[in-house]
Amino acid sequence: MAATLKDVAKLSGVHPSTVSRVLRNKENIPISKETRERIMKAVNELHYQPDITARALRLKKSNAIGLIIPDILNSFFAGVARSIEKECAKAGYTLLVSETNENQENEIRSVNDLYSRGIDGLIIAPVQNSDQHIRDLREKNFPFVLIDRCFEDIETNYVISDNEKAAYNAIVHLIELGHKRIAFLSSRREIYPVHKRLTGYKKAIADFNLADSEELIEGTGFTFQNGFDSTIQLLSLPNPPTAMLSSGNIITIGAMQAIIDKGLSIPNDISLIAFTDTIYSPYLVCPLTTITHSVQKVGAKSFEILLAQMTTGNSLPCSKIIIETEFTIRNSTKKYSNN
Amino acid sequence: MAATLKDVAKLSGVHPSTVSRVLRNKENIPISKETRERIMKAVNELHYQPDITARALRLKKSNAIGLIIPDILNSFFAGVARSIEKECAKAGYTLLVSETNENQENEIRSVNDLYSRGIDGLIIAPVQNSDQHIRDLREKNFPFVLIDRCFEDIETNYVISDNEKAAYNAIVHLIELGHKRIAFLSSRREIYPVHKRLTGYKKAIADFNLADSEELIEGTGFTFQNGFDSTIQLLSLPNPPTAMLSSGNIITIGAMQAIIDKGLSIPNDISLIAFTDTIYSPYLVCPLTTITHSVQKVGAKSFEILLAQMTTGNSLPCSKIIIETEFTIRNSTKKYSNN
DNA sequence: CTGTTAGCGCCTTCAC
DNA sequence: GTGAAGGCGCTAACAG
Repeated sequence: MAATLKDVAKLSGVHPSTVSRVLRNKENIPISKETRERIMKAVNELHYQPDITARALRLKKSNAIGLIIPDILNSFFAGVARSIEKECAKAGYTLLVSETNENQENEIRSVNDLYSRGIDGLIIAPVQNSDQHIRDLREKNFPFVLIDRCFEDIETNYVISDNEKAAYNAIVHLIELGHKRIAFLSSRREIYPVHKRLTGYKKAIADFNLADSEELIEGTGFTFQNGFDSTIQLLSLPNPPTAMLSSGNIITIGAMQAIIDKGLSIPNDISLIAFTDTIYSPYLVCPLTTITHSVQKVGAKSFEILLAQMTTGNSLPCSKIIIETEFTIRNSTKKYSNN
Repeated sequence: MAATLKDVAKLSGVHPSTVSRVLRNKENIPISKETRERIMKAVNELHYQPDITARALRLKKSNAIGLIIPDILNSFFAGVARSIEKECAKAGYTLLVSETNENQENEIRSVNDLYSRGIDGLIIAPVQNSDQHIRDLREKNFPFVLIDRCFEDIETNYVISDNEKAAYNAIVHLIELGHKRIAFLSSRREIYPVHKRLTGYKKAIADFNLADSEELIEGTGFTFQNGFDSTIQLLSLPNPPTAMLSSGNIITIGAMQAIIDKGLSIPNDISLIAFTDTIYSPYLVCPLTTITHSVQKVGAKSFEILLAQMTTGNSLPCSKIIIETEFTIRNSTKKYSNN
């Protein structure tokens, strides 16, 4: 049975509220040195730790925020989590991380649960299969920030990156290398960034007057198997692509396995550009040309916005931040040669 | 301002306790159909969500557990987190994840904070620079389970794997391939599993009468840079190793960079075995021979033990589980040839 | 400088 | 079948 304020008060022969005052350490409230010492002694003796939730109930402020990510195994989200954790520690907040495994039910459960636990704010990378729970948050005027993914028709704070431009530039790079059959390995297209990447892809294809064939766009999921299956599909085309842009971390690995299984090699048979860079990217069978954006920036910026909203009662106009992407050219892209 | 029980009660013209009864949905407590419906209507109208922390304060049970991991970017810990999250969802618990970035201060803060937030139990992969906070948990008779790492002189529940045996077998594998100069790329040796791996390494070296040179044991940290620096050191030896066992995920990547920088190749110049397998292991410059253990098993087992302790008031004797490791041979290990 | 009082939102026991 | 009372642990406002 953990010690409470009352226990400390009894042991030091003082009223609970006095103990509370000492522990809260208010500058302007004067307390005799002697009682303070007596109380601190009792605190140590009993190993007293305040019940933060009881305090939060009273103060209507928990000093905790939630982070909901779809995929903890994706190093982008893991990196963002670490980055936000750091910011939280600096600002005296506790970060409670929850992962949804790209499952909408899980996300709704997590949002409601964290909300009901009295957190002060929320950072979410949403699954985007539904949005009512996000609208509810908005209606309750609860402070939250979306990261990586946002909803075009809901007014929220968000921190994303310019996926359309990044995809466009990647495709232009491939076109400049002489490629004409360029595939887009997609994941779930309802996800805002994937949707945008596809838009950028199509725009580049159109701008450079390449044949616009739907058969070069494949994929609907996030898993290794999704990436594998879609790539097999693409490579089995009568007129297969000579280059491709992969829209995800894990599906890229699936794509690599498919390329190996087909007896092909990167970049000799097919050039590959991938969203997103990981620590492994330079050390893969073929070091990958990648597009990425700074997890530090996403983490720091999203927390900064959330903190501002929390401290102003969510009264600030919505912040919409777009983080620049970086393009890292390695060995997985090379000039098209019709050998 | 979120709606409370009182608001719902007022709107439905009934006493708060009645609302509570309806919401708790006790079978044995009879409530007229009519009031129940009136109350449910009010609940929906007000978008009422119970305050879980207030309930927890009253019930002394929060239905949440904490998970503290040192490195969210390490796919082993991330995988364990996902696995535990799944178990929690099944059992009606909320999982609150916290990462410490291998920092002892952060861990102590997280333990205390989560504890003070009234969680029912804790799963920890400890940093192991200090242990007083772990002893405190034990003294408070608070339910917790250690994973991946444990303390030899503290009696706790834990789920680990047989690192000594795994390392021993890996070294034997290398010896059987004809290697005689085998290095151990270490990370922090105070960590229980690293310590055990080193023991297994030394035992194999001794059992097979190889020269036992301390210069072949390098490394004290977890980072890419640590792995890189130590490997450079090893490869710069007058009589460099022809094989090595790496004790960590990220340091292995650092080692690969060092090997590349030295103009050497795996496995022609040096054979490499790594703890732990990741989704990238088969697709690296040289597909890695790895040792791993199931994240599902660690997650499921640790939660199972914790649940048992939580539901019995932490009265069960400590469970000490050792998960079997798996050895996956790929291309990074080959016969020693003195060319 | 310190004690008293009240109440955050919830649930359980005891009335009726 | 439902209302009233009390209290989980804490803190702020008000006394004195």
